[in-house]
Amino acid sequence: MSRESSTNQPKYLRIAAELRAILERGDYAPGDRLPGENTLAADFGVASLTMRQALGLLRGEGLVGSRKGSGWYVEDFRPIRRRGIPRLARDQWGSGRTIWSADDDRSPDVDQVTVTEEAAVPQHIAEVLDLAENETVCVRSRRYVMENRPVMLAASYLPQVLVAGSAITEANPGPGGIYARLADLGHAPTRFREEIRVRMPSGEEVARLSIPADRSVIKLARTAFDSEGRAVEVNEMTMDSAAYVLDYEFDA
Amino acid sequence: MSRESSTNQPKYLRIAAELRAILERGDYAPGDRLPGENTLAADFGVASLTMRQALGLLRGEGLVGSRKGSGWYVEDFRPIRRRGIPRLARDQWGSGRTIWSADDDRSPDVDQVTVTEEAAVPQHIAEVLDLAENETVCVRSRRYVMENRPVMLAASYLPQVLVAGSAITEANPGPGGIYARLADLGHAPTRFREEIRVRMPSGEEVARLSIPADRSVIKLARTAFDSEGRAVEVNEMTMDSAAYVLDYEFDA
DNA sequence: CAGTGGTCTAGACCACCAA
DNA sequence: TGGTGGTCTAGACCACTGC
Repeated sequence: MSRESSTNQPKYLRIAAELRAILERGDYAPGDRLPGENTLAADFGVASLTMRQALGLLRGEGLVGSRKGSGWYVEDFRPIRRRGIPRLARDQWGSGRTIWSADDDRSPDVDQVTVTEEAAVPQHIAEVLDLAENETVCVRSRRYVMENRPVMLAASYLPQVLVAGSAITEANPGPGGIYARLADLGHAPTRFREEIRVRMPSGEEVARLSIPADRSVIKLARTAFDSEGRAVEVNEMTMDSAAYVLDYEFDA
Repeated sequence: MSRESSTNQPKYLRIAAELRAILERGDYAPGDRLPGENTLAADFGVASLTMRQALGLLRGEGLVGSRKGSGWYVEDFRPIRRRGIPRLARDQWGSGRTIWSADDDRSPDVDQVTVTEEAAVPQHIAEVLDLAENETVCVRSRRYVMENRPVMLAASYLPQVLVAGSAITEANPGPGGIYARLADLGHAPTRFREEIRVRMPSGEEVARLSIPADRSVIKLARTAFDSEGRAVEVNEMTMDSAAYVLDYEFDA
């Protein structure tokens, strides 16, 4: 029968909900391999494509992952907590309890580091940095990997005229990072804006982050302003949406 | 030929990228109807299911939408900008330029308002509010609709013992909202924590937000602390991820 | 080499929409 | 009533994994 069950929900949604409940009940341990999709399809009495549709939803959610030629596995990755406003006084608030559990203290590996001067600047970056016609930018690009899993891509854009000759144009910007170097140049960042949105990944992002095409990414654009209100850096980050919890604390 | 094109990308990714480029070039105006999926499939030389897979990616992204029995349309919704830290001094920074364009000044309609006392409190809420065994909470639930499109669900949880007898337990909490009433009760919020993560929607969220099952949602949990560091409210929001740009500004 | 997930096809039936 | 999107099926071929 292709009759939908009582609630009139499509099969793949019903099956996804059922599987989600099974996983959250803990029938499988993190890292465990699930039965193959053909076995599952037979168990649930649906075609394997329908089964895949349900599994795809859970994968988009980060609950399970698939390895081609191998099988489906229960995801065991603990999300990373990213503190957006790190400088505020340490909180004893509410005994530090948070809504979602996530790790704070792991530090990621960084690879795929490139520093280049670019003439072709994305329009939205050029506008925020208030670039003149044909002005070039210094682009610092890198990838963050946590426990062998790529979790974030980041690209910093700085006006080339501002940073030319400084260590910012080198792969290693020295102690304190590029913000310390900007301070040396008289443009210490004093204010930040972070803008967050969620999108589906591009083909390149799918490849570099090793995520499935149906997993969304968080785009976080951080603009740094110096004391005169000039935008001196735009850092555009692209995160695996299942890998992060973003955290902002502030006073009323 | 089912041979993949030069870059070895699957057809549906290549087609999605091609369509995305067409849309961003502006060949179709916002609100325009696209050719039907069978027509598109013939144009691109693929099966209609493959075409649907590509269209589904763009829909997850919020670029297009589909209406059953009618067709595919170019989405014309302008994202909403939500300022997370509204109280900081107005910014003249960078002439107020932002990375992504989004509207600031529309105000949404609110419906589906309920205020109830609940004994069954989700575990993660109970922990943050530091509830005793069997303690109940006041739950204020509502839905935000912008231009006839549901964009956010929100549910506030407050300890019932704290708010019993106050206007907080009524549908209309009076001028200044519940934060003013909390202040009246001697528990004015002085500090906030916002935690953000991205998930696939539940069946209920799909229904209440009228979003496709493959569109992710932003879960934003806002915890309010009073001057003694007590968590007095948790507001759990669920947003259509394509409808919002989140914005945080703060000093270094 | 057998089994697995990933992609793709052709075609079916349904619910919904618009004329 | 004809066209549209939404769901579902059965089956094909491929690339990859692990024995």
